[in-house]
Parts: sequence; structure tokens; C-alpha cells
Amino acid sequence: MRATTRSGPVRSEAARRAILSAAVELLAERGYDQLAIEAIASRAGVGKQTIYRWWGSKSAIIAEALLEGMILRERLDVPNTGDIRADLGAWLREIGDVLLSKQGQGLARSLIAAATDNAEVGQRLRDAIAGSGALSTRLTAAIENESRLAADAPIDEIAESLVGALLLRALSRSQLDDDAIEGLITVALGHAG
Amino acid sequence: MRATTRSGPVRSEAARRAILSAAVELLAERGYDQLAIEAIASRAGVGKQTIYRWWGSKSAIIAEALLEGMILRERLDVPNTGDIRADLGAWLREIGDVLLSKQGQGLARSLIAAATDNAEVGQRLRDAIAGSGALSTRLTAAIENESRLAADAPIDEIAESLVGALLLRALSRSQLDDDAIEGLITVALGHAG
Amino acid sequence: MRATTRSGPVRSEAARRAILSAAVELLAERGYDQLAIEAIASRAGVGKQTIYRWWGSKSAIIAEALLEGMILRERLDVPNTGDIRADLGAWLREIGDVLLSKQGQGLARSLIAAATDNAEVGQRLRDAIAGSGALSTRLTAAIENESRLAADAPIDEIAESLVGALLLRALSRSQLDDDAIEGLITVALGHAG
Amino acid sequence: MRATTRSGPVRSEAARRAILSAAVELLAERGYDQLAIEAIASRAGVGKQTIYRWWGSKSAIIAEALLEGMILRERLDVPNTGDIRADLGAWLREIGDVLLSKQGQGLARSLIAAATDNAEVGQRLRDAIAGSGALSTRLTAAIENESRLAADAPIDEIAESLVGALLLRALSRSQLDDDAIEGLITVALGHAG
DNA sequence: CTCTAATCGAGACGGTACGTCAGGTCTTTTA
DNA sequence: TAAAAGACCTGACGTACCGTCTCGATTAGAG
Repeated sequence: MRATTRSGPVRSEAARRAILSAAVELLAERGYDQLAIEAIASRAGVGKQTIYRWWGSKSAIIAEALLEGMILRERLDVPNTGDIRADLGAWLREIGDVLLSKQGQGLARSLIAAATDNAEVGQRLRDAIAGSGALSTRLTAAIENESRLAADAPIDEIAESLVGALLLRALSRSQLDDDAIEGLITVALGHAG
Repeated sequence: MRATTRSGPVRSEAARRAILSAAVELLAERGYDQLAIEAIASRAGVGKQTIYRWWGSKSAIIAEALLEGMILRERLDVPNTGDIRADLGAWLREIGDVLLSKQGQGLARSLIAAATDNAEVGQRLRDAIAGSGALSTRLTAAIENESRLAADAPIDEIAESLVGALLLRALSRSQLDDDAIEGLITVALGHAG
Repeated sequence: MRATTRSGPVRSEAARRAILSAAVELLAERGYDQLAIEAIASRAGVGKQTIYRWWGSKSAIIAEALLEGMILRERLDVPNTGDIRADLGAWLREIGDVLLSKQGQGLARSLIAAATDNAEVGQRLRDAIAGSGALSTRLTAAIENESRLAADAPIDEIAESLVGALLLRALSRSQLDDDAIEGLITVALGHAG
Repeated sequence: MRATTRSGPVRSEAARRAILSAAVELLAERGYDQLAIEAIASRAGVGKQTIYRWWGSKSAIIAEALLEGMILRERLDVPNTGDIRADLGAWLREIGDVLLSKQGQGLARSLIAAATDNAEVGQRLRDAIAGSGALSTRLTAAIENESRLAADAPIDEIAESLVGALLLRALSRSQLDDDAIEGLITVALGHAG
């Protein structure tokens, strides 16, 4: 008894990449709501069926592009100068520029919109920004080396608070000024009376 | 010199309310993406044009319903027993039930989706939960009476952090368990090492 | 006992004329199918209800305009030089110019379209061109004075044939060249072998 | 060097026929003005886009149905007993029944209405009744064999006169009685004094 | 070196919803 | 109480995409 082995051509990597690229481009240009599968297919020079064969929805395409680092790839690292307060400030400023600036607002809201109809996008978005990645690592390091954070500081919730505040800003279209950044850091790092 | 007064019939309040009600019902039933203007019109027993005459998009309808308190009306008050930590815990549990429970998740994500294409929804969503309303008031009271919060605690940012974290949970479909609630409160109220 | 006299303003003749004029203008500009009651009202500076109060349909407006001679008023007279053949030729050329020329085709087809949904328009169109008016009169005169037509020539049917042929040309968008005019006259005036 | 052949699915003949049939049915039931593309699509069990993909207007559908002989197929032949006068009488009576009778009036006016916004319908309508088809043929035969028509009788204009008269009758909703038929035949076949 | 099966680009198909236009009715204000 | 203005419900318009389904051509193991 043998496993029946498939014959015929194999999935085209070129098509896959073209689709992801087209999707990312169009997401930036038009926003998630205006992003049409037909437009992706056309831009990628691909038949619609090739998309439907491999992805179940447009949010799944975005999820995969996110996973491949084709969106939000750079500038999400938290610096580590030894001063957690300064580092968080720099990071918030950086990420605020990317996500909340005039040009970037669309992107942030597009990703949020994608997350609303695909759990995986939500997860990956969270991971990409707050996740096991850079932010948590930096906070952990701060506990050990900087004694500014209590040893039992709730790292996950700190990260969530920061990222959640960013999300809320993106939704309400408000910029992140210096005072707000200061305030958020104060909350994150503790401010008991 | 008088202002020229328009003659002719006046906007129908009955139609306006029927539209808002239908929109709220359908939002809960189907979610924002599946919410069709035609369905609202049909459920409200109204012509589509009557909707387009007064609102520019479906998100504008949601924004108005939010303003009228037709969504998220109840259970958003923060209790005041004199113990801010306990009160915040109760409030988070309550609101977590509304927004993150099986039935409620749709609502939270629907509101977020609506916010992604309408700044006003974003603003009002923020106000409705974190706004000048209950949460800030309770935190201010805590500063004065409970000496758990420093006098200069950044109240707005605390509220933003809490609400943002809730929305982030809604996006990534994670429940709010007791540990998470504890963590969030610790962040909110300060936990310096 | 007195007759109860109606109070209040009486039908506005100004409005009536404005409506007919606007209808005639728009009929010429846009054609019957594109002729909208709302456009007539707007152009006439009149409320829609003022139209619906007095007319049952847009074709009824056209019928009245036709009756008032606001359409097809001029150039429909048949000349009478004593030579019926020459006179019919001149008349056909004239009317052919009005109804079948580039600019006029629309008018002819518009009137035909109006006739398809209003019997009165059909009747009046026929009367206006072939009717008790000029054409029949001229043919009758020809019988008496020119002995080219038999005394019992079926005048009504001759007129019908000529006008019908013109309308048929309008429908099939064919011009009326000299040969066709000759042929029609030959048919009209008799040509037995 | 070969012509590049399109790949992909091919036009559905079933859909095409269903659309034409539905259109013809609805034309008879409701008349041209009340004929809605949506109703055709629905009756044919077809998406609207499938109609718009292949036809530019509802009149184009009627034009094609006319070309396919789905309308006015039967009973338009002119009999040939050797007596042109009798034959034309029979034909006029026949066609008058079809087009001008209570049931048929709608059809005649519907076709005329279709012709007013589509040149092709006008042409085909003319061809179907007066065209190179039966009527002209019969008249030509009469010239050769019956010596009732002069050799140079203007056949096209005779046909036009007859059909035009029918058109005018249809527009003015008047029946075609025996006297009128006699008169028209007299005009058609010549009656010089 | 064929045969077979799956992939690909293309795009037609039955649908749903869009946002707009106009129809005919009803309501309000002004004259 | 007619007339202007215009809101209302209805229904159809023509368009954009949806997700499914053919097509014909191409391509890579299996026999």
C-alpha cells in the first residue's frame, strides 16, 4: 500500500510572491476596505482561481504577508541603551511616526480592519508589535538590569497597554505628542503615589 | 432683513430613529462587514435615499447611534466603593463580559471596524468607554480620596491604556482572565520597583 | 340659495405655460425617454405637485403642447401653386427637413415615443401633420381643380400613407432623398399601369 | 503566424437564449416601457451582468430577438393567388389583426417604442414587415404577371406607404376597417384620375 | 516518451450590494 | 386653497466584486 503521489506541476512560487506583493501594494494605496481580490489578481497578473486555490479570504493574504515581514518589517525594534524610559520614548516616537502619521494612518487602520475579520491577522499584528518579540524582551532586560521595574512587573500587560493605547490613537486619529508619550511611559513603568 | 426660511416638509424623526435602530440591530446580528445599507433600509421600512440623504456612509450611522447611546449604553459605569483597585477589577470584568464574550466579541470588532473608516466613530468609541465620563471621573476621585494614585498621575493615559488593552484583546480574540485583569490594574495604578 | 363659490387662488396660467414650455424645450434637448417630470418642474420653477395636479403623465403634457401648437407649429402648410405634384414635393422636402434631419430626428422619434404611451398624442400627431388641416384640404382642392386625382380618390388614406411613410423613415433613420420623394408622390397621386 | 486565441470559458448559449426568451415574454406581458432589465435577468435566471456584458441596452435585446425571428415570426407572408388586390387585402387584414387588435396593440406599440431608441430595431422592424421579404417580392411578381402595376411602379415606396399607414394606425389606436383597407390598396396599386 | 493530473492565466457565470435617479405621494410653509 | 419646496417609499438603473466554474495551454512526475 503506497501513498498516492500527486503528479503535475507544483505550486508556483512566482505567483505566490506576486500575489502577496500586489496585495501589500494595494493595501497601502487603497486601504483594506477598497482592496479587491480581483484587483490583486489583475495587478499580480494572475487568475482569480490561483488566489482562491491557496487562500480563503483577502485577510488570509494579509496575514501571510504580515508573517513574511512584507508589512511592518522595519523600525519595530526597541532600542537598548540601558535607559528603559528613554528607549521606550524613542520606540513610541518611531512607531507613532510609522502608524499615526498622515501617510501611515491608512496602514494602521487597514491592518486593524484586516484584524477585525481574521483572528490570525490580529494575533500576528499583536505579535509583530507587542509580541514575544522586541518589546517584551526589552522589558525583561529592564527588570534584570535597570531595577526600575519590579521583578514581578506584569510584562505582558505593560506591552498590551502600550500597544492598546497606540491602537486607540490610530482609531481616533489623534497624534502622539510628547506629553502623551511621557504619560504612557509613566503608566508603563509605574508611578505609584 | 430676515433669513429666508425653507418651505416644505421637515425631516422625519420617525424615519431617523427607525434607521438607527435597524442599524444597531443588524450590527449586533451580522457584524459591521455584513451590514448592508439596503438591509438597514429594508428593516427600517425606509427608502435607501432617505438614508443617503442624511448620512454619508454606514459608519456615519453607527457614529450617530453611538452618540445617542444606542450602543454600549449600560454597564459602563465604574463603581465607587472607595477601593479603586477593586472597583477597576469589577469594571474590567463587566466590560470584558460585554465586549469579549462569545456574543460580545462581534460587537467590539464591529465597532473597531466602523472606527477604521470613520474618525468620528473612533472618537466616540473612545469617549464612550474612556471618555470624560465614568472612568476618568473615578480615577480623579481616587487621586483625591485614596492616595493610591500620585497627584500627578496621567489619568488620560491610564484610561487609554486600559481601554486600548481591551480593544487589543478583542482584536486578537483573547479572553480577559483574572490574572490579566490583575496585571492591567497593576499597570494602571502603578507598580514601580 | 347661492352657488357655493370656491375660495382660494385659481389655477395659475403662468405655471401652466411655464410647464408646457419647459417640457417642449426639454423634449427637444433630451428626447422623450430622457424627459423627466422633475426636470420639467425644475426648469419651469414649479413644484412637482403642480404638474401632477393637472396632468396625469408626461405624455399628457406633450399632448397638450401639441394641441397648443407649441410643437410642429410652422412649415406644415402645404403650398398651393395649382400644381399638386410640385406642391407635395415641396411639402415633403420641407417636412422631411424638419423631421428627418440630424437635428430633427430626435423630435420625430420623441413624438412617436410619446404616442406609444398616449393615444391622444398619437391622434394629435396624426392630425397635426395629416389632419383635417392642410394636407387634406390641399388634396381636396386638387381633385376639384387639377383633375389629376380621381373624384373618388381616398384622400384620408393618401394622407395616411404619406405621413406614415415619413414616420417610418424617422424610425429607421433613413433620409428622404429626391427619388424617394418622387416615388411617394407617385404612389399618392396614382400610377396605375 | 496564428491569431492568438483567447482561452477561458465561452459565451453561454443557454443564457443567451434564456435572456431573449424572457425579454420576448415580458415585452408581450408588460410592454416596452415597463420592461426592466432586472425583470429579464430574474425571469431568465441570469445575473444582470450577463446581460450587460453582451448587450448595451434593452432595445438591443429586442433587436436581436427580432433578428432571430422570436417576434413577428408568423403570418407576415403575403399570399399569392394571382390577384394582387385580393392578396394585399388579405395581408392587411391579417397583419392588422396581429398588430392592431386589442391583444396585439401592445406589441405593435412596444416594437415602435423599441425602435425609437435603437436604429437597428427600426431597420429590422421595417425589414421584417416591408423589407426585402414578402411584400416587395409579391409586388414585383404583380408587375410581371398581373399588369396591374406599371413596370416602373415604385415598389419600395408602395411598401413604405402601406407599412407607414399601419404604423400610424397603431400609434393612433384606430382599427383598420374594410373601407380603410380598400382605400389603402387603391393608393398602393394606383388610382389616377 | 507518453500519459495523466494538477497548475496557471483568463474570464464567463449567478449573485449581492452599491450609490444614483426618477417616479408618484404626502407634508409643510407662504402668499 | 393653490403653489413652491422638498421629504418620503418604491423600484430600476448600470457598476463593482464576490466566489465558483469552465476553458485551453503548460508542466512535471508515473508508467
